Amino acid sequence: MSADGTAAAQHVLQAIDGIAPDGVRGRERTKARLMRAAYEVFAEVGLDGASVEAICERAGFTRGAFYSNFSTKEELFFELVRAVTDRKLEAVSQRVDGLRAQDAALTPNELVQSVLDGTVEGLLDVVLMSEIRLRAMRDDETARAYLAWASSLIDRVEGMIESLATSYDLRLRLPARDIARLVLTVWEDALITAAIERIDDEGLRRRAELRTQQLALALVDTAP
Amino acid sequence: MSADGTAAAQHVLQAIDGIAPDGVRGRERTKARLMRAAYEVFAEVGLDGASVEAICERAGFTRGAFYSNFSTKEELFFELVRAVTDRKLEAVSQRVDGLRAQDAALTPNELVQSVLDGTVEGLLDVVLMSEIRLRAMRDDETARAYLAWASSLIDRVEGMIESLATSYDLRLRLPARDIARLVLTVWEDALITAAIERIDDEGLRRRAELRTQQLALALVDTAP
DNA sequence: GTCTATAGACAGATAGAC
DNA sequence: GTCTATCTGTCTATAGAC
Repeated sequence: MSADGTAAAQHVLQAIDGIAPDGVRGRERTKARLMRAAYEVFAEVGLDGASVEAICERAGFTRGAFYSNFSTKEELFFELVRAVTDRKLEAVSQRVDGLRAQDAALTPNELVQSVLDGTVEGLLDVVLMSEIRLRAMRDDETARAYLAWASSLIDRVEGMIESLATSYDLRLRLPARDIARLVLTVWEDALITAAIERIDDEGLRRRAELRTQQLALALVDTAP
Repeated sequence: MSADGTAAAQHVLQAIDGIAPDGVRGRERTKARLMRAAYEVFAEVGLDGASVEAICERAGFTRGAFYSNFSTKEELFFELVRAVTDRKLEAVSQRVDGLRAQDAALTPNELVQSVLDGTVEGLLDVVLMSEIRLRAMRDDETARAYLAWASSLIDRVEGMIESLATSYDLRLRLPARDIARLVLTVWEDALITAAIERIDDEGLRRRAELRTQQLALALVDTAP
């Protein structure tokens, strides 16, 4: 399941990004489409509220296709969680590495934004992540996966903050790791609140940027 | 429904606090017990996962009692949300007023903790609030209620922070309202993470206190 | 003795799994 | 497409409070 799961995740990344997985045929393609459909339906009506029927209808298949690819709705959910978290993690890592390569002439604010931008696709992601956290509170397997992912994410952001502090000779008012946690927390909270306020995807990001920027300014002293 | 709803909420507060509502008989008592049971069951298996049957079983009634008191599971959920948010808001308000009365000789950290302590009963609250937020992302009525409550809560904390800043002659590195939002966000996030890490109610609070304390220290300069 | 809350059975609907 | 399980919401008879 692990090797297969990873492969499937790759294809879902493509599917989610709107790129039809051309090299992939038949089974894999069906799987990716089912996951993409599930991603949308879960975000709309929740994990419990989503019927297998609704997922299949959205994907343009019948239930037969579903049970041929997944043994249960839960299994699909886990693969989906993995695909989404992998994508976010990958996006952040790439940005971190990218800005390490070019010794950027950007302001710290722009850097933070540019890195965190990679963690959001839009409203669907916000809802799905909330669903995952909620499930993690009740289900041990989800909890383990979530904690591992979250700590990886903090690692990356922490690394970025340390890089920044060194490059720009900044004095941090808290340890880099704590700032990383704070930044991610504020970012996520801004997105959640914006989602509840029914702000569109564009405003969503602007709001989150504003809040995070503000926090960053308050937590950093420029060296004399 | 509004007057009745408020009355029922009062009784649920008692029921939730473990105090049997003695003066109340029959109908009101049944309602309070059903809400207390629902509170627990919702936290355990989620709003969707909770069957009316399960709630009634927990409360020691049959479904007849349920439908005699609520027209639907949703109605019960809304009354419950109202009772829980009212209780939190009330608790915070009381603490804020309390520490305004006595010109406290506490440290700012102790004050923040003492105020925020009122917002948590334990793990159940954390789970239920997450459930409410998630629902608010999809349901307009829940969204309105949640936003109104959240802004009231920020108001109170903002007021407290302003009081503190004046009394202790503190220089805030951000506007009081933004600090209030930050403090509440960090507090909630710490609770959520602790819940996912399966930390007990005691540790839950300690963790949240630590994080919030740290944030407060970083955002406040003591005047020279 | 009346009135209301509760119990428990019942029917219609829908979901998951094969 | 079928089969089974489960859940909701209704309905009626009863038990108990005032």
